[in-house]
Amino acid sequence: MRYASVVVDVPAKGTDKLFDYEIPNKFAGVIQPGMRVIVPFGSRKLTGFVVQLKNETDIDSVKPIHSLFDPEPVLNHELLELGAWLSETTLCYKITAFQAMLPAAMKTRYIKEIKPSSSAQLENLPEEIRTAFEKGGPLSWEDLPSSLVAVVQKEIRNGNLQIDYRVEQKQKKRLVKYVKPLLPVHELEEQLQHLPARAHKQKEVIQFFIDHPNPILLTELTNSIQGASIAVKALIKKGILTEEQVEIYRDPYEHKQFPRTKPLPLTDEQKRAMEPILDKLNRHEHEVFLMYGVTGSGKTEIYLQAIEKVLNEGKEAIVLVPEISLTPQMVQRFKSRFGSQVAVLHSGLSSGEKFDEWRKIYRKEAKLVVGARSAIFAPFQNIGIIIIDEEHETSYKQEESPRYHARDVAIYRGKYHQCPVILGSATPTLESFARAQKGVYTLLTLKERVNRRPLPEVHIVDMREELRNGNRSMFSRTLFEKLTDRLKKGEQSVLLLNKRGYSSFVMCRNCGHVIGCPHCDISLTYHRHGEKLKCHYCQFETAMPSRCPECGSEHIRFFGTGTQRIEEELNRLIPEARVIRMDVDTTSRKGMHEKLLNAFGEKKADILLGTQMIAKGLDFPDVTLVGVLSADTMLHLPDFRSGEKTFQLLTQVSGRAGRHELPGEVVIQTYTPEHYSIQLASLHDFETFYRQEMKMRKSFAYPPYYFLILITVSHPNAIKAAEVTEKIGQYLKLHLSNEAQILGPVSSPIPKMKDRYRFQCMIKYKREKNLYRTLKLLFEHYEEDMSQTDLKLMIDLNPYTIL
DNA sequence: AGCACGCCGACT
DNA sequence: GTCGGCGTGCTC
Repeated sequence: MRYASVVVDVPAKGTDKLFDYEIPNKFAGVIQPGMRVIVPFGSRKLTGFVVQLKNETDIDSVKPIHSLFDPEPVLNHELLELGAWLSETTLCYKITAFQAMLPAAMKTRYIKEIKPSSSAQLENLPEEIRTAFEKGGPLSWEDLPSSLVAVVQKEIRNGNLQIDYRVEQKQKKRLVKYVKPLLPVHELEEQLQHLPARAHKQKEVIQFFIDHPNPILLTELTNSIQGASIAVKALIKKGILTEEQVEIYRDPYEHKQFPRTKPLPLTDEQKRAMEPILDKLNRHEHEVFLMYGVTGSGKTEIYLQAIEKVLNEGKEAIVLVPEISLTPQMVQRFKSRFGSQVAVLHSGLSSGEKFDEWRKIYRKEAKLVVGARSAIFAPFQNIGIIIIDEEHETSYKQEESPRYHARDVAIYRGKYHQCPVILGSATPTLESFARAQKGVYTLLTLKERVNRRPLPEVHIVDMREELRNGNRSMFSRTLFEKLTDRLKKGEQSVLLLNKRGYSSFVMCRNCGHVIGCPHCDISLTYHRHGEKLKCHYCQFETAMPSRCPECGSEHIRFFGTGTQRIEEELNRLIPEARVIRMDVDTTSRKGMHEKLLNAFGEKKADILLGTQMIAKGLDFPDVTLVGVLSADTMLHLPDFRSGEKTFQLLTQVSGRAGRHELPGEVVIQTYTPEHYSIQLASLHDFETFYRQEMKMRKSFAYPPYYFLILITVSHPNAIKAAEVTEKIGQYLKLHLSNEAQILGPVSSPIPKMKDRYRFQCMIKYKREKNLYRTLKLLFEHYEEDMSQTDLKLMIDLNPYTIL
């Protein structure tokens, strides 16, 4: 093959295509699709992904590939195709899709350096530049003092200096030096005699190797013999020792012990769920399973046993978990069962550690990856099963380009490898549950907890009642009593303040009425500027009322309280209680999260107070009370999924209480106790919630009945941004079917970002034959504007948060 | 993206 | 007549 088509490392509209390069003879047969190469591009050098080889090209002036960047392909055939599919279905650049599949450490760095050209006469160069070169090697363009820029440019023109473009990978492999003797012990003893008398250090080193003739880490040697490195160098020169560079992995779990566990006996219910999975595994067929099982029903054990079967057949497995740095227990369970076959990928690792875990997978040293969203791109060749745990978690959707959902990628890969995909959750997304109801996915249900412990009793407290009774505090009397009771018994409590988002809704403290949009079934957002209430979905806005439109009370105001204020109030009310507060402020430093949780686990505190982050994966035997301070904050966010998210959160947090011997209790404080999300969560009744919520989704044309697309337009000029958004809406009305609804334009929930004004419009559609084409044409239509006037268009297909 | 090319005003 | 400012368009 004479030519290679390359996707070049420039994420831009004009370069989002294939560039053909000639394959020089020296690389013939070496260059393969999926490899990264360094290619000349204009006057620079860039990396690019080879996507295909061919013998013909339409380009008259093809340049040759400069060099290889990887010795072997980093993307296999499947991942190359997956990248193309990703860029098509999420409307991102090809290069962006490819890069998303590799660890960030493998991104390339471009270094621009100045060096004297080969023909240059150094003595002709100006003094200041010459001295700069004498100090050492080429000068980096970035560090060049501004005083020298003009001179350097002049000398480049004169041909005395030239610019060198270098390409490097951000993260290097970690190498360590091993030293070992080249000679057998008796010859070493002989050498000892021949050394000069004053070479004490060298003698000492040789003696060391006589005693321990095995290879040793250079650093370990210098630990036992101070200053040995110079002596070692001399001995290597003499041919007595030799050194060897060995590549090592940075192992984040190096010092942790994982006692081995064996498969547990399955309950009848677990066996029944396991059967169809095993059947598909045996037939090597693809199928998506939705495993809907209450908290504690033993989903993980089913995952483990299915994986065991897959690994025994010599195949690989991917397990996605929401964010495992938060749940070390999860890693523990997999490592304990499968040992060193497990690679772990999550955001708590450094980029170097992620790189090393990736390479373990790439080299087939790991057969199972447990990781967050991006682990779905693990470079396996022979996948036997893919599992997505806590399927409903929003973190599976990437919010930057490529805006993919890990579930979609999992199903793509599952089809490719003809293997089962398991989605597991106690509170599945409506999308997945609806698909299971329709038979698109196979539903597996686990209704019983493994240890037969009952689900905790949930009390709903009406905070309006509290106010009427003169209690203006954040703590209801019920919660206060139960907290002091636990304190007396020496048991622990968890308090959750679910405060998400910055936008505040307006609520009447007297009757609990929340002011909503008459067109969207979404609460209105308070805007301090102009004292207005606005809908983030449609154009509706209204003035901030001074009295509640329902009951006429003056106790109407916007909501939003911080954990800090609650901690203060807690200290005032129960001064003897020891409180650990967990929020963004107290956990921003690395390791703090685990440290605080460990402290709580060691019973160094009575109450754990925190935001969302404490809802997941906590498992402490002495926690017998969970309090949700205000269930409403999330319920009234201007997001059609707020009911679903509230139900999920309440169900999840309820699962934190009474997991072991002691029975648990949950107190949910709310101003809207009658809301079905809260009522049904307290009854642990997902299925009724599902039916109720589906009715709402149907009548307001939301997913899963309709698909959504969110288009965000940004421009430094607010009027321009609004105008373009308006035009885009009209364009779409023209080109999409009558079935599609186009809402907006409205100001984006973050109306101004980085000095750019943002407007958005939303499309609701059922089926659109030419959807991708229409959206691509839309991009092209505004191309001129985009480059000329600094306009930016963002399209999110199936957005998760509209906030 | 980033770089060359090209056209304009300001200065030696 | 040259230097350097930024708008425009291309990169196999």
